[in-house]
Amino acid sequence: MATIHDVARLAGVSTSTVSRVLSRSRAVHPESEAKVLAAAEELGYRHNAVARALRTSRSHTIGMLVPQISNPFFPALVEAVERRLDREGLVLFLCDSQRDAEVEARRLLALVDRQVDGVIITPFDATASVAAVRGVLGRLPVIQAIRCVEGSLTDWVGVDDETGFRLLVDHLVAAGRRRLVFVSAAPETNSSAQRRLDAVDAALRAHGLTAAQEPLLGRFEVDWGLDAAERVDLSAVDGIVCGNDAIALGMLRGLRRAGVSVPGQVAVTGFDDISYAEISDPPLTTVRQEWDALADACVRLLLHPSDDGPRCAAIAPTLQVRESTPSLEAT
Amino acid sequence: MATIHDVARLAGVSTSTVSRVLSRSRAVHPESEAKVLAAAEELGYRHNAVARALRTSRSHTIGMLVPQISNPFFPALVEAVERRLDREGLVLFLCDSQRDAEVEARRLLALVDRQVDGVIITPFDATASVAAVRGVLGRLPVIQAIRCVEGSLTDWVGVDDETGFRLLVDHLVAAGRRRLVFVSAAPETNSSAQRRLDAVDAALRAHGLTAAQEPLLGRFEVDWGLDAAERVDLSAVDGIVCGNDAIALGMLRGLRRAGVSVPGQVAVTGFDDISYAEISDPPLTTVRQEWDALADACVRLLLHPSDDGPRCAAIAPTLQVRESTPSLEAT
DNA sequence: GTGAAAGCGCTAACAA
DNA sequence: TTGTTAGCGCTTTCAC
Repeated sequence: MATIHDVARLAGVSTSTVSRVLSRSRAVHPESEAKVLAAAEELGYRHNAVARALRTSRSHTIGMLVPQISNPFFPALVEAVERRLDREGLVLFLCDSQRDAEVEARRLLALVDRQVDGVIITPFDATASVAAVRGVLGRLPVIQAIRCVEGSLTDWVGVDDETGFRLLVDHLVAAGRRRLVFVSAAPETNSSAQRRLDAVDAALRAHGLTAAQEPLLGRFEVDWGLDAAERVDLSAVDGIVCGNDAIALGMLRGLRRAGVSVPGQVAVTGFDDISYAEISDPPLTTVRQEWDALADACVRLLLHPSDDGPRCAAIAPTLQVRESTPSLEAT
Repeated sequence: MATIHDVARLAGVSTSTVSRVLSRSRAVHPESEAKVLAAAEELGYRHNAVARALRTSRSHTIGMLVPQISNPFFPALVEAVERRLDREGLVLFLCDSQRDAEVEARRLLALVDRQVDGVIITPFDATASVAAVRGVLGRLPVIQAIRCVEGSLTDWVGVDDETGFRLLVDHLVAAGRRRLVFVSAAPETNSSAQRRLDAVDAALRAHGLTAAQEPLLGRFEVDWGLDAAERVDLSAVDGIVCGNDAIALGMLRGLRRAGVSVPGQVAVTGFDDISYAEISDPPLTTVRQEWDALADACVRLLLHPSDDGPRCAAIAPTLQVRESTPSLEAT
């Protein structure tokens, strides 16, 4: 590979001049500039990003760490963040922590070791991930996305669960459903699960309602939705609010298997609007994440750190009505 | 951050000795080793991977570039590759080319510039991606996964489509379905589409069958399956072989909307076994990718380049029978 | 087994 | 505006 020296020699200037031209760091005589550009072109010169990073301590790279890329929630976020960073001339390197604290810590260090300019992490567990996050604090800008570990260590960007569930509950109530149950994940070590539980409580209270059945709390997964379908008290419930789309999709499948009509007998709602929400049967009423707004907030907070303690950006999702809830005219 | 010099000073040895201990590159007196380790520990020393990469031209990092991570096919592959690389002490940095040749080329260069030790790429288009792949050829090990560009430029790892569709067609025929139609993607610029078209042809021929209807060729997407549902000649067809699961899922939805019973009136098969194949209604009979075997082959070829021209590794998938095809007893 | 010294490719004072 | 020079933090001859 051609180096800056080769270019300098061919252009008949010093390496500094080449560097200045190539990194536009300072004005250079147009003539020299032209010679440098021509020489670089001729040699097929490419910046050595590693050398540059060593020298400047900046890599123009942002690391992102998600717990499990096969969770269909994350790809949409990753794509939005990537597009957003592209506009800043930054490239995104994505890593997967495999929902394992040890892997998560290693990946995080690997990213830091390679001098990424910042990290966006979705910690997989509110307590098990604390050490990993702590381990890189202060060494580079870090923000947490979607979930967060205990103790508000960093800025956080996530979903405005309160608004989301209020939209959903409002919609169900407007459709005449008031006997609701919440099926979600156990809040123990997942910050989203806790927030969503609170959000549904608040939304019910706003209508002067109480839950028709104690919340069914398992995991944010299809299988749990499937299981939970058998635990819903169908004699007491006419609306099932699920903690996310995966649960709702499993629920839909479980209800169908049991011969329960949706939304006739019971309405079902999801949360996130992952791609399969649209083609489930019936298509799922849910709340759509504003991926671009989430990505925007992530990048903004990451690139403009503040000293005034951790900031939060909760992005409100929007209602996406489909056929798993009754249409309003029908009531 | 502590550097190797700090460690050397504290340990009372030279930087070379520290380097040798920390990179296990040569035997060092046990006593010096202990001192170095203690000093490193005390200072919280961490390797500067950038400096090391500059010096050695190795980054212990592999780049992977997929066309669109939100295509549910890729996360499973990415996860398998990541786990596999982990075992080699390599970290995977994933990039997304957004199905755009220009972005793809830039990402590829970004990866190369950062001196990754190898790249696994799924080119998004058989012709539009040629330039990007060519541009990095010879600069580092490159393999193509799943799809490939024209002209067999590099090693390739992918799915054994022939075996896959043979399994599916055998299964349909065994279930008494012989009036089959293939619904897939137009083969123009997608190497998988071409191979799958050929594979289905071969599978039909092996049974002395001809297609009940000309193949319906669109895109590898849910929407196309939905559209195609209206174009299937239901009077002539009793089995619909789809080019991938996304199409099949759309097809299922389209057929249900049209009141067609599956598999009673018509059977439907997919290809890939993405996670939602299991919870569609009815659950989709498909062919399951052997993700670990695919990942294994990717890593093996990448890490052991050969000079004898491009190699191919086609990994056979396995049949996954669910309810979108008749059970064999029923026939 | 160990240390001194050179240098990976680049940028940024500093001096001219 | 340009060149000289020193180093970013590390590895690796080479000499001892």
